[in-house]
Amino acid sequence: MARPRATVGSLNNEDRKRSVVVAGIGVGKMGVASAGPQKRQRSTAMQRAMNDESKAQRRTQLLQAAKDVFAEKGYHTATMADVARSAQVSYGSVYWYFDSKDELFRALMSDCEMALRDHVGTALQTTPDTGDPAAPFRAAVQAAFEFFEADPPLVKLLFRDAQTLGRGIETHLVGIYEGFISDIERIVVPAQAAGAVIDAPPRMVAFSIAALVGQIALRRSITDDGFNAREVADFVVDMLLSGLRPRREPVAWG
Amino acid sequence: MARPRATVGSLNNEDRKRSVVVAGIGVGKMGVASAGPQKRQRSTAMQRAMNDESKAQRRTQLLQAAKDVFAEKGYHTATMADVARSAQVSYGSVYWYFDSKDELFRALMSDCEMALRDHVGTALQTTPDTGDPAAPFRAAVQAAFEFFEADPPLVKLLFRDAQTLGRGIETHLVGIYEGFISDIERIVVPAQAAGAVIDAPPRMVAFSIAALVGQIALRRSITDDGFNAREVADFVVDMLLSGLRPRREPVAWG
DNA sequence: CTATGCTGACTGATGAGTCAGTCTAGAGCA
DNA sequence: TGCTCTAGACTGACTCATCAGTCAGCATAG
Repeated sequence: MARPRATVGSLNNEDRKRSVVVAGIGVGKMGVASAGPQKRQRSTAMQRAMNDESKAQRRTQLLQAAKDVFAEKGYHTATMADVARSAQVSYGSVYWYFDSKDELFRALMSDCEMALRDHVGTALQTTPDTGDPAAPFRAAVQAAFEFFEADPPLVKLLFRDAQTLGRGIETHLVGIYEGFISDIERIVVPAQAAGAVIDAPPRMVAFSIAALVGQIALRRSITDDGFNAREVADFVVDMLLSGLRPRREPVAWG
Repeated sequence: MARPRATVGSLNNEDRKRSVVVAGIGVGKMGVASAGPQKRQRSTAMQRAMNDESKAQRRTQLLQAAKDVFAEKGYHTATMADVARSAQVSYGSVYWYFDSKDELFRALMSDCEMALRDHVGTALQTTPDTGDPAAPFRAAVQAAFEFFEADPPLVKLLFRDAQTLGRGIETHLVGIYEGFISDIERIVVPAQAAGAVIDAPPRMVAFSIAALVGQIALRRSITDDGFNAREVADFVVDMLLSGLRPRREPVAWG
């Protein structure tokens, strides 16, 4: 960050015509043409990020604002001005930290994805190893739903907007899923080896789980189903493991 | 259709300034200012739709083009000019049949949704009533995947773009899903009553099924998993009914 | 003839990205 | 401690490209 702004494809400064704009709302002698350029008015001086730490902090502040804005409006409808406003930073400042809207969005997605994978990974590692091969699976799904419940904008970004930025074509397949799916696949494969999971193609199984968890989380980020994260996770895990056919010990609902 | 164009908020015709534009690429005496308005040049005369039948046909032609364009580029990136070009129709003609980009998209979504529900509904009705309560379910999922396989752009529209047009906020919840979900719910409820399906909230069960089918179809519309629609449908149905736990009679994979 | 399907150049609005200019944190110095 | 100086963080008015939507005019089926 804090790179010198590249002057790519810019016009000669001499070529730029400067038109007169008078500050203020609806006032000013608009009739007076070609007056000298007016004094710039700075509104409120923003505390400047000078060291690496505060720069990282400002970057985070921008990412947080971007998350809210993108989640609310969607990538295309949200504007950089919205992000700047939400972050309480000037328009130009956003471009000090991110080269483009596209880069900002990618950085945001990347952050969100890492945060999710970190959270689930940690939950997985802190789960005690009972003999049950389903235990890590249940722990992972629970961790995911808890994480999603705490951060609805993140869910919208990850499962609604991820696919909108199609890098032209679907090179990256179905958006940000892939890393997440790979994580799940790493749980599925040993479970299959242990005979605890049917012998279907592991990536298809993993994708199905990711899709189900993602879509349900997305729905929950929009509507209130009246259940908490743990209950939903239990439903999903039970359904995935045992299917919709009735069992001996029914799960309680309602 | 074929409504007289509403003159909403238009300028007085007298007010419009007409600048000189000379047809052709890069030629023309640009120096000659304020020449009279040039003759309009029509490129190729398009067969005109005069009766209701051919008008409906033209409308369908536009919807088909719109489907391809929206599926390829996504709602926001696709332009009305793209649609016109793809339909081999002039820019203005699109607005003869649809009032706005938004209306075009909605009409398209509505068409796609109806087509899907029709297809699945028909499959459901033509399925012989064996005693198996799972049979209609299997038939419906199979029909859906077959339908999706035959029309990848439709899948992208339905499961990728449906959510992007947020009517401002999520009034219509998770896009076009809802009708589809209700159809599924109508299969789930009697199955629950018959004791064939666990006693979870029927809408949550229905949503889970819809999400799974939709997301897998979306993935299949982008990547080739090497399976055909029937195989995928079997996998989904088996997983949904019996879960991922190994069974007596394993399904064949690979 | 003429109603109306059709055409495409034009307009206005919007928004990403630029950049000349402003200002301050903190280094260097006395 | 107080002062100057400057790199570089920050600002927002501006430019330019893009695109949805308009409309005056063209042309043909009936």
